Amino acid sequence: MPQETFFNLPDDKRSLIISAAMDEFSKADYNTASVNQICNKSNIAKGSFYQYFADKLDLYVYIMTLAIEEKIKFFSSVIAEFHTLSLLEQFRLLFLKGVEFAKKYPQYAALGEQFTKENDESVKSAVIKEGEKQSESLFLQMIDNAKAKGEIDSRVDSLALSLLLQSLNSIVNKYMIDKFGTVNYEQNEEGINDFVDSLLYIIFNGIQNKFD
Amino acid sequence: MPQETFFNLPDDKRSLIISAAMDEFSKADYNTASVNQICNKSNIAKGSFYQYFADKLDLYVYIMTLAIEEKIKFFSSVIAEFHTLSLLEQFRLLFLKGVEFAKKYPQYAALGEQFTKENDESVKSAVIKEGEKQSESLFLQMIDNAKAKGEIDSRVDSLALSLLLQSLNSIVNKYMIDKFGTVNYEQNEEGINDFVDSLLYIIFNGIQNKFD
DNA sequence: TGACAATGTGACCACATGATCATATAATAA
DNA sequence: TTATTATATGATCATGTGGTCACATTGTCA
Repeated sequence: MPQETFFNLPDDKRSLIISAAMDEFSKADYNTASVNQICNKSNIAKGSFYQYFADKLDLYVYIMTLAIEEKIKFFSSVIAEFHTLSLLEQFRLLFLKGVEFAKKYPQYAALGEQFTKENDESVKSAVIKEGEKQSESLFLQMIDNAKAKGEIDSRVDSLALSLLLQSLNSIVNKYMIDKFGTVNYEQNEEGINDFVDSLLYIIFNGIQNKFD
Repeated sequence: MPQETFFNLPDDKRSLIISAAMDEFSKADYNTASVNQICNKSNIAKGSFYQYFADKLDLYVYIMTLAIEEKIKFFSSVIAEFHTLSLLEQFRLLFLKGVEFAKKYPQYAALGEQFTKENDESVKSAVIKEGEKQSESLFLQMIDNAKAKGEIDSRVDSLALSLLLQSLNSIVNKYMIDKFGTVNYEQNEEGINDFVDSLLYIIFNGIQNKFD
């Protein structure tokens, strides 16, 4: 956690530092991201930085915590209305909400995308203080719940499905890169929604021609 | 491409350099991977390194070329017998062959896994001289072919399915990390095969309970 | 043997990194 | 005003980076 000094800072200065850090950490992995660059971008002296943060990792964990908190807050409303929906509607809502989140907070989304690429295990485990892995268990919970209700074919492997669903986010990113050359949730909103539906169609109905 | 000097080297020395480089580039991204470390590991002087390679990128592209060549050679036999197989059998063979490849050449597989994480666009495009993207077009080809034969439900979006299939490789990796804590194709070969079948089951049949 | 080319070598360069610290400045309180 | 505390600063440190280069070593042919 940052020092008290950091939180005593005027709001604009503090948020300038935060956004500079988010910018840096979303463009490069932890090792490549540069404290110097963050200082330059936010116009603070090197010495000041180390008065606010114990070290680089301290800042990184703090930034990631902000992103995770924001994401949880954003998704909490979705989870609340889950019990009224079918499994397809649940998944659909979840992914569309994910797209919406990335559109509203592209910086946070890029941060998460970068985090999935992170190689340094000690850095990863410093961020995961049970914060991140919950998305996996959320899927497993939904799956088992739906299985109990008979919504899912019992022959489906829960773990396989869970991992498949987790990867759908980055698949949507790849789709955008393939289509527009860059990750941009602003343009072609409709196309993205259709693509999400295409993916869910495959997962729910399979690809095999039924001849029925 | 490396200098002629490099290829004049005694075989054991040359392959020592190659394996040292593969080791380094499979453990860290391009930026973090260190020329110094590669020199130390392979017991050559810094000066020698730069007599063999124009620069760091020259070596990296060379190493990746080796990996891609090996992979193509490994998979060529598979493609040859495709026409005798159904789509499910084709996919199944493709992924099991992928698992086999990763087991036989874990270094190459790790190299590829690392490459997918690469941030530096100039480094990526230096490797992709149309060499890499072919896996995507292979899937698209298979899909359209199967659609023409009526094997695939025509409502399935080809691009969505293609991207889904591309991600299955890393999903298998995630499965192993989830199960064994590390990417290791040696142990539990049977379990991995079963998992591949679970994934293919979902993709072919969907998850929805049919009540039929 | 001597001459010439091919290889090997590690000190060295400029630069960037994360982090430190003595000092300067500002803010507050007596 | 003075004393005290909180904050800002950038030169400096040790270390690592990719890359260079003058020189030493080796191999080859006459």
